[in-house]
Amino acid sequence: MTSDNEEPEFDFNFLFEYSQEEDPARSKDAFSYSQNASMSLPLGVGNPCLSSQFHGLAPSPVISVSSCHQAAYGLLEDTGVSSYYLSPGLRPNGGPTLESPRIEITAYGQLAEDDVKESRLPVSRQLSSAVMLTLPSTEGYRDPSGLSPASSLSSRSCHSEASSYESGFSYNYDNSPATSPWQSPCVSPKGPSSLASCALGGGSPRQSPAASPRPTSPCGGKRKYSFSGSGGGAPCRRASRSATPSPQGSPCLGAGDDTWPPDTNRYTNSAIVAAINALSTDGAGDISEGIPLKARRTNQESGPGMSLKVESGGEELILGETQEDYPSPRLPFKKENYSGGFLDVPQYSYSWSKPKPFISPSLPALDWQLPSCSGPYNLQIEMQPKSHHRAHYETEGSRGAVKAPSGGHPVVQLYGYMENEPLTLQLFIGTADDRLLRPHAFYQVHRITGKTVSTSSHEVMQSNTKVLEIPLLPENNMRAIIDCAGILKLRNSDIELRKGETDIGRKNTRVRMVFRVHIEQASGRTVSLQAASNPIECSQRSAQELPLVEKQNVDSCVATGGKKMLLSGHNFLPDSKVLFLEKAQDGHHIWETEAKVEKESLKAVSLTHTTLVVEIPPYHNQRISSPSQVNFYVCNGKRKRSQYQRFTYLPPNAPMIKTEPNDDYEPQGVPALGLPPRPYYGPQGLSPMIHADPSPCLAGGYPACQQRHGGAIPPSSPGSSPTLHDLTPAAYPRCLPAGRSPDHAVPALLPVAQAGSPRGYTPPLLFSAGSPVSSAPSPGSHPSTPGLAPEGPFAPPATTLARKTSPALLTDSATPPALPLPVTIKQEPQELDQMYLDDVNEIIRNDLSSISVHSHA
DNA sequence: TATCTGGAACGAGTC
DNA sequence: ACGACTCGTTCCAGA
Repeated sequence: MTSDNEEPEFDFNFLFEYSQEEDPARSKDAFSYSQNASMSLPLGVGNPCLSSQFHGLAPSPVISVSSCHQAAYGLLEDTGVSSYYLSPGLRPNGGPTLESPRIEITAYGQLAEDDVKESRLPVSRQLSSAVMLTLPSTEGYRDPSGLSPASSLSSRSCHSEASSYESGFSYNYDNSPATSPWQSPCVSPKGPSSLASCALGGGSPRQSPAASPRPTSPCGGKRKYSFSGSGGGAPCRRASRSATPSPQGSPCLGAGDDTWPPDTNRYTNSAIVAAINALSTDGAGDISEGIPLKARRTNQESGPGMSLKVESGGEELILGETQEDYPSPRLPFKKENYSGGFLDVPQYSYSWSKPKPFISPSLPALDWQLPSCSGPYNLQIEMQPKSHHRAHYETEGSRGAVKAPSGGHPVVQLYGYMENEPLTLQLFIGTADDRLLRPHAFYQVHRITGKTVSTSSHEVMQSNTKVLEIPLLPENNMRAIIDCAGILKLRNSDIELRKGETDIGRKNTRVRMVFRVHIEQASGRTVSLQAASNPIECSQRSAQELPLVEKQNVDSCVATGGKKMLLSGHNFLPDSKVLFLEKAQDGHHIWETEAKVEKESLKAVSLTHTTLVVEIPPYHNQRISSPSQVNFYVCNGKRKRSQYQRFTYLPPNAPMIKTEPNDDYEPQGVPALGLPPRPYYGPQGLSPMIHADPSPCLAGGYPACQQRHGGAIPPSSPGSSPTLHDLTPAAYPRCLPAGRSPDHAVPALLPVAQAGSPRGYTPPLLFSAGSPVSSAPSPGSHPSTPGLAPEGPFAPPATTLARKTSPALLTDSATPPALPLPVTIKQEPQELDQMYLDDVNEIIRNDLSSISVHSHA
């Protein structure tokens, strides 16, 4: 391969370096944080959360957090949640970092920072006032590295024109000027140009052999019957058929849709968010990671198109690319020019002589973890999407909108909002693994239009993630039917070649629909809520073959076993096996046994939905004195396993722990089985989430939240899950003190370099403490989480339910640092096909060893 | 005709 | 080394 393979190492090296040494230049200019001050925050040296999640760059929003369940968080609210928010400004080692001032977003030449900061208008309106903001080019849809010139001589280049995805992606060749598409006539910021140039020549740098270590596209001659057998053959031929339902033409993702409510800001919101992202997310890795100046971009993720003019007040890090690639950066904003204009991003300087006015990101980046409810507000997915939705490739036509099990479409509603201002519901495709929820690298939301689509929407790019913006109108009771969202699959080869991308596409086919809404309150604060759907299996093959456990009616049993457990899910076969296992912290299997399956119990509830009854096997240790967490999975054969489901063995004679269902979702067609536990969703079976110790929060948290909604919250019902807590596994940071669940296995896995992600992994907000998880990731399990601190300033993990009442993200520049929230350790995915992951882990371990050596060298 | 869908072929990679 | 298997991606064809 190419240097891509070394990417993680590169990034991590920087990360480690910074965590080990002080940068005088930085510290001296640090806003006001001193080493000590930083250390006092719950993100100390060695804290994996900090290093991995807050390695980002300084500009971090000052965010206060409120809880919709005061009681549950009362004790925690004074410890520093805000610290988390501020933490991005912290150095990985918790030391001083770049200034972490309040950042004001100011439209270039338009909005004064005060306008934004002090506006009392609802977000939508407020943002609308920034209409004049020039918007980001959507040209950069695909991450630069993703579109590596190397990627494939195939269809890719030709696709660009036809595919909304391609055309929208950005090319961020951060540090590879030589291969930068920006220098290529093919990579014009403008879609059309790009098209033209591409068409012109196969000689485009994008196809440069030098930069193209691997032609991967099957089009590159794989198919004997493919068009001319040349790389672009098939794709080009099928270009017209390519996924470009958007009438606007993909090159301009943001191109609006005429049905968009006139009073709903169409672009500004996204533009600002994008800009914010550039600040808080994309840039995150820049400074702290010490990326060479030349390689730095102010908006790595969003690509050239997304930049926000801010008052950096300091010397700017001028990124040639930005300058050069956008000769006419400040075009007036209008939808037709959506791809033409852009917002300048604050140019960070490593040394500020003084605190300077800053543009503050007021909205969270896509990979920040947000709660689904806060105060009176509650964002709910009333109708969950089907568990399977075959995503379409760029080379295919759309495969339609994601549907609900009933045949309808997912429905999302915001409760507790009584204003008359329309809001914007954002939708993007997120991951469904056990890690923090974040935009999925291999899938993008795809806008569906047509007669059958009743919901208007428009696309915008936020970082490298396509976001669908859907109006939430008061007249519709703040309810939206999501019939306008499909899912686009990006070629693994494209994404994996992205600089810094370490996620693996293979078998990483589960996603979640992630909905967000930002509510501007009278106080000037913005409440950001997020709800993620149940996991959706997107591959044709997996959907047809992999067993999927959606429900289990029992989640615990005394160690003696013998109890019957009803499983509900998909692809259960007569010869399906159910295996229980326990893993050690290092991932090794401690115990595994096959449960007795009552074959005669196999019943097809619907075409694909089946139920199965198994007899819970006795635990290997009948004398346990405390609950023991194990997992089980359904196996249809070699490599055809469901994700892990968690199960708890209780000490004999111990009272049963009734686990609150954290997902009220009842799949259509499945009778109320009273299946409480929620499966561990995640690609290929992720690690189980360990239920936290039963605590007061468990019982009180969620209800409290709902109560606050008063009558606004409808009773939960099947199919209408008030728990958008599907963020579940992924939503919680893995920052718990190690040893929480010593008996729980925590295999390291997925070599996902959040730190080095080209998409800019933003420090996740440590909201609730929903602590379904409790084990600490094994050191080295993740490149970005080296040296997990065994102990931390974190509050004890709350409970699963507590998560439901997690405070929302409030953005308020005026609000002082806030409150601490219980933080939990998020477990690493446990199984992405364990064999496969085991291999990956080995590789990671090796890499880490190597990195470690380098960083200490 | 264009789009949506289900199915399956092809080929690279893995076992 | 080789064949079987797995899986991503593309193409076909019917609705």
